[in-house]
Amino acid sequence: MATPSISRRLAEAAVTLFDENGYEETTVDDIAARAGVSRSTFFRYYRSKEDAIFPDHDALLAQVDARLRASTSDTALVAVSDAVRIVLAHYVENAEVSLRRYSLVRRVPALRDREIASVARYQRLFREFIGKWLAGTPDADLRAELMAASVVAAHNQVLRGWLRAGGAYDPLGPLDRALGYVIAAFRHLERPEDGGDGQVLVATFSSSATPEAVMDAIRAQLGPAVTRKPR
Amino acid sequence: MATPSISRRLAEAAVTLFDENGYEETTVDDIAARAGVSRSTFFRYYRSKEDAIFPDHDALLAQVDARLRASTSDTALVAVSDAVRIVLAHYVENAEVSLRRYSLVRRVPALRDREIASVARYQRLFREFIGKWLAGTPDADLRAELMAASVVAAHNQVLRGWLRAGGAYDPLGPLDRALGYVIAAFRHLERPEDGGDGQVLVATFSSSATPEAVMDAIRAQLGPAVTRKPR
DNA sequence: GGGATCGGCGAGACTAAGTATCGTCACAAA
DNA sequence: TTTGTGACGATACTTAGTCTCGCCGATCCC
Repeated sequence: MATPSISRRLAEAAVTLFDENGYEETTVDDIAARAGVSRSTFFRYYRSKEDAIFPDHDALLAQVDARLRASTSDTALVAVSDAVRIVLAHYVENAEVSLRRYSLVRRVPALRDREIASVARYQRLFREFIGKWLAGTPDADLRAELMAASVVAAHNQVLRGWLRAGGAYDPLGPLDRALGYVIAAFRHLERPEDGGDGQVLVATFSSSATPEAVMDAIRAQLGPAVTRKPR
Repeated sequence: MATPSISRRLAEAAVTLFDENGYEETTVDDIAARAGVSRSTFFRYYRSKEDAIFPDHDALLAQVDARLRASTSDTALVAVSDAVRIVLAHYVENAEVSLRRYSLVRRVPALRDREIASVARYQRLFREFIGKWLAGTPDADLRAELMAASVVAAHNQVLRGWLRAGGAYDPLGPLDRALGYVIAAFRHLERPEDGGDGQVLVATFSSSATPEAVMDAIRAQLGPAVTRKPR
């Protein structure tokens, strides 16, 4: 078989050694030695020791950003749901790595803080996107902040549940349910006087679907639902 | 006048030097020297270089914890509001320090991450408290997570606005308004029967699903929800 | 009053993360 | 063959953070 890339060898060595000997007890020299490269090379691939645990993080953030940018105001909620789904799906697709990393992050404070800082970067993306979406409406900044925080919290809640369960089920359904909660909560903020039936339809698609296709589909599904609405 | 405590002298020296020469450029030796003590003494008072910027943080966290613990289920919402107010009031009472720290934290990534990690600890307190409060109700964990995130986000939004304005007004009013937003949003989630609102439909499907299948799924979920609706 | 005790401080050594520099070697282009 | 280029290794350096030890002044006990 082909030799894995140095980057992968380093990440693999890091996780293994952290598992076996603990995070603080493992030096960068150890990691490099196990990967068969020099210390210099380690720092060429990862900016820091912590970085070796979160290798695919920047790419995921870029995916979320791309998904949000590829949407108009009309499809904002769909874009948000989709973006969150992308993140969770990434964890699910790399379940073993996610689970190992989770058990590690849970008991190493430095890694926990690092993880939290990463989550904040996602939240920032969502906040800016939602802020632009709501721009001009009352309390746009506040609502963007609240909604972004809630969306991220919903994701984390579902993700943690899935991780604690050892990845034993498909968390995408629970995620949609949780996002439905969020959207329902904030829908009432948009029209506080509307004591009526705030029907919410959350439709999620694969990330490869074009915004137009998403909109068409939403319109197609929502139309009958709305017309059936009483009142 | 009496000589300030070593702890205060160190914190003062740290902020001053960070301001003058930058964070990375300032070594712990510099701070200790300016405070007139040894490097050893610095680390006796602060666990790390970053800690010198957030000296009163643990105490504040303890105050929040105490306020939350000193409440029953009946007064849970009041306790939450009170606890958040304690935090914001602390910033306001030390306005000059808060403002200097803000301009510093804003441009030093390491300090930003640290701040974010601190915020997460507050959020954890709120989450646990709200979780206990809601224990036994449907989706208690999820709602606790969402509400804690929203409460903290509301606080941060108000605080940042106040800091950006140079501390020019009293932010406690805006905070109450923001908290009102949060409570209003989640009140609807608490009693889904109230006013017959809060219906949430979440439909998930892959982009490869046929329109007919999707429509059927949506009708299946939407039909009962609509027909069951009173009024 | 005199000696023992104890807590705060300074001094210095040590580990390890992260940075910077330079030399080397393989490989490709001309 | 020569020359350039890029990845890697080696090494030295700075600095954060930990640890140990010795000093010294205050306090306490007799």
